Amino acid sequence: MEDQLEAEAAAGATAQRTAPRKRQARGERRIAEILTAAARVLAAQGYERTTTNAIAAEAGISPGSLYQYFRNKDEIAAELATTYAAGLRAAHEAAFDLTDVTGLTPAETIDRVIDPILAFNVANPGFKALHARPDMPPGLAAATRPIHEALRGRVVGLLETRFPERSAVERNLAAQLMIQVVQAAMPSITTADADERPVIITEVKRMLGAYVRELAER
Amino acid sequence: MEDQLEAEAAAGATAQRTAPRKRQARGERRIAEILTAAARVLAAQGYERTTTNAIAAEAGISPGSLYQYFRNKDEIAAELATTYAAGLRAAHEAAFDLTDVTGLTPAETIDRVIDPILAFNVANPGFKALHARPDMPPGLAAATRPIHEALRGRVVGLLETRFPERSAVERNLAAQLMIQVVQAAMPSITTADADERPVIITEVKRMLGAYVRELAER
Amino acid sequence: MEDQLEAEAAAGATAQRTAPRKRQARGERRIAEILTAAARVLAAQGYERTTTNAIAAEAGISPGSLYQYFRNKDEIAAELATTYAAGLRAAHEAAFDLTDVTGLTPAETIDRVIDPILAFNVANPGFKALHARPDMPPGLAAATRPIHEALRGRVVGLLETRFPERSAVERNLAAQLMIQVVQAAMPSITTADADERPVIITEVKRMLGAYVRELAER
Amino acid sequence: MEDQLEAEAAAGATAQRTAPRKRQARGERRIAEILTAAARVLAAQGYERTTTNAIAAEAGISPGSLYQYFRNKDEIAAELATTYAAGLRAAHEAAFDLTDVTGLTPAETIDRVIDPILAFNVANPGFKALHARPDMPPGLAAATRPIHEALRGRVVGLLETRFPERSAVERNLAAQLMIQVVQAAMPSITTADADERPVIITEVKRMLGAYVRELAER
DNA sequence: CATGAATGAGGGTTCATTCAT
DNA sequence: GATGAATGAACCCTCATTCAT
Repeated sequence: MEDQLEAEAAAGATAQRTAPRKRQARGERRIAEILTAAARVLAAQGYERTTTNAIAAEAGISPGSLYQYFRNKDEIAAELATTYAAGLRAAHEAAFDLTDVTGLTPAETIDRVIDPILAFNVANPGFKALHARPDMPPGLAAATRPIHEALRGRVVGLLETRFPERSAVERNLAAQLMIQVVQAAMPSITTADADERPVIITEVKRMLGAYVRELAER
Repeated sequence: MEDQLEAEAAAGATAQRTAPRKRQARGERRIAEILTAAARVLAAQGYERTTTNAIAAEAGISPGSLYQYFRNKDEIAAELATTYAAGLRAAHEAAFDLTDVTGLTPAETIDRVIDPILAFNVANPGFKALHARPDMPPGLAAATRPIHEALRGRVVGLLETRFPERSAVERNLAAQLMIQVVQAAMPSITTADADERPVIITEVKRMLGAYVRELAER
Repeated sequence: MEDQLEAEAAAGATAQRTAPRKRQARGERRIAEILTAAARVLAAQGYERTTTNAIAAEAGISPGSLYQYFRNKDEIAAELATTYAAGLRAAHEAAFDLTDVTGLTPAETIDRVIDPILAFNVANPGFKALHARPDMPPGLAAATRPIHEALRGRVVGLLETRFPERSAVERNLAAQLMIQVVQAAMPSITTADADERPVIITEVKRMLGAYVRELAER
Repeated sequence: MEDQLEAEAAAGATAQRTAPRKRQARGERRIAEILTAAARVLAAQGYERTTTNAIAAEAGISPGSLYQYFRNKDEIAAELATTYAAGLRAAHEAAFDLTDVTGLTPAETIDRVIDPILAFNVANPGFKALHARPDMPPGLAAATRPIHEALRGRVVGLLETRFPERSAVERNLAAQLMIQVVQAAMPSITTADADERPVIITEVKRMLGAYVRELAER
């Protein structure tokens, strides 16, 4: 699981730099290590109670070393959020093609949308600490925007192809609400025992399915 | 608005002590003042960024006096949560009688459930800071349980009368999910402009309505 | 010596607040204690190497207590500088009346100007750390301006009455230079043994005397 | 250890090693690069705020490499001070011959002494950061002594030829004071606009001239 | 020798909590 | 009870110095 995230993080980071030389290779790995460590601490403690010292300890480095790679605590959160946003978008795009969902039933479509999100959340427990409530410290709010935008963009896109007859306002509202539902149910899902989990997931999907049907018949 | 909460707080607390002497009366008033002050600060800053000094200042007392009435910060939150739970339950019970909702359409029932919750959230902006995500400090998580239980109890009760054919597990799950939906949409609602708000509320109700219909037809 | 400064500091501070109640009395004393402690540390270490922890330790209080009275390190320096400026100005004004130096010889005038400055520097060893070079940390530069202005104002005023025929530019320049001379010689003076000190002082006064004579004959 | 350090520093600067192999030649160049880099940073930031990392960056080398050539930050300052002392002495000796100033007027003599010092300060902006106040870190105080000695030696020598009738104590005192005056005025001079500068310089020279005259007539 | 990542002590500052008055 | 100054651990961050590569 961690390797998975590490791989994602590394992928997300190197994707932006064209020619990583060997010199930078270790640096990139360190950055990835720090980010995964930060993710673990964030998952366990939440943002405010996450300490840079704790991140460093979790990463197995000294406090000072953090600052070789990040200017401050917020920047760690910001970069992690960016990484998450990229990873989630990638997972989503791998799961289905926005432009071709014509053959799918509504239930299937929902599966395609939800399942990668759920998988991503389970695989990246730090994600939810950054996809968060509006009482965030000011600096962090901006940092986590990429995540929101990545999600909203996908869902709005889907609604556009499925419900061209609805207004943009309606679609935006529906997208926002659906995302909030999934987000709200997420802690229950990730916390639940493995055998309880599918039950909850099914229930969330039922709610979304019913809502989408309502949207179609409106 | 604040008087309202203060009244509630006092009511909830004094209800248990039969013969409060003057000494205690003043103490109760102080407790209520502290709690309303805490609510204001919590609403503005969120739990982690709420300072005991700030609460004391907002209450117009000295930091030391806080600790005459509360053992620590978490206990303030816990007692406020209890107060909120009582207030919300009272508001709910005033709005409708669980044992007699036979004449209501599903949509009407949802209104009866949701509207007091919304009103309560708008009137008590500190509420949401305590009705919160699971990355809370450990002590607080337990403290806020009364709120969850108060809500869950009402909704489960309602579902029992409406859907006696569903299993207890199903009803619990449905109640939890419905509450989470409302909770998730709450920030959007309380933050929204006055003219945007009804639109969002309608949308949330549509989702719940659709879900309940699905539950009935299942 | 320290008591002296403490008295001055207290005097300088209370002078601005109209009705210090008893409650504030201890606070004022603490402020004075902190300022004298800061002065001692500054005298020994200079500004940059002066630690807030060291100031607190020197004042016999905990680090956190500093911040009950001062927002940050710079503010301590600023308030100390203001106190010094007031104290020096007071000492100066006590020593001679600007508007009536007519009867004095040039040498006597110089004595009247210099002696209080020297006494003040000897009595307040922290003074020189704040009356300082232009490579100061940015925040401090503004904080120490009161000291410069207090001195410059006095000397310029004196030159105006003595040398009305000189231009304002010339007087400003002369004042600045004379102050710099005294400032430059100050470490030698305060560091010197008690028996060496008068020799150095005499020499400084000779230089200033010669310069003033030159200014008159120019 | 410090004596040792001092000796090494002196040795390192002067060309005492007869057959420098290429290895050493490159080392000497590196040392020079580091010292000029240090000078630039010192000029801009002052000693305390000068970072070894900043010096290394300015020199275009890695932080670790600094420590190949210097044991610590203070040693860099010490060696730079030695270099400056040598440079200033050389400039001074080039400007006039101590043993033959017989034909010069007092004013001309002062020009000969001052002008190279001013020129040196303008040309070497890092100089003043090391020719500095006595609140220096302990290690640095010793390190910068060469500069003081170089200057003092020259001026004392000059006073010896000009004022053989004055006692050694008087000459030493006068030399110290005159140097301090120039040092004190230096920031004003180097900071001033190009058109203001001569005015200040003239004023300083006037003061020194008046003082020297006083010394002669004493 | 060079590199630059790593170190960790220490700096300024905050804040929940205590305690003398 | 009330006050508010005092406490001190802990936070975020810097930087002189070291060390593996």
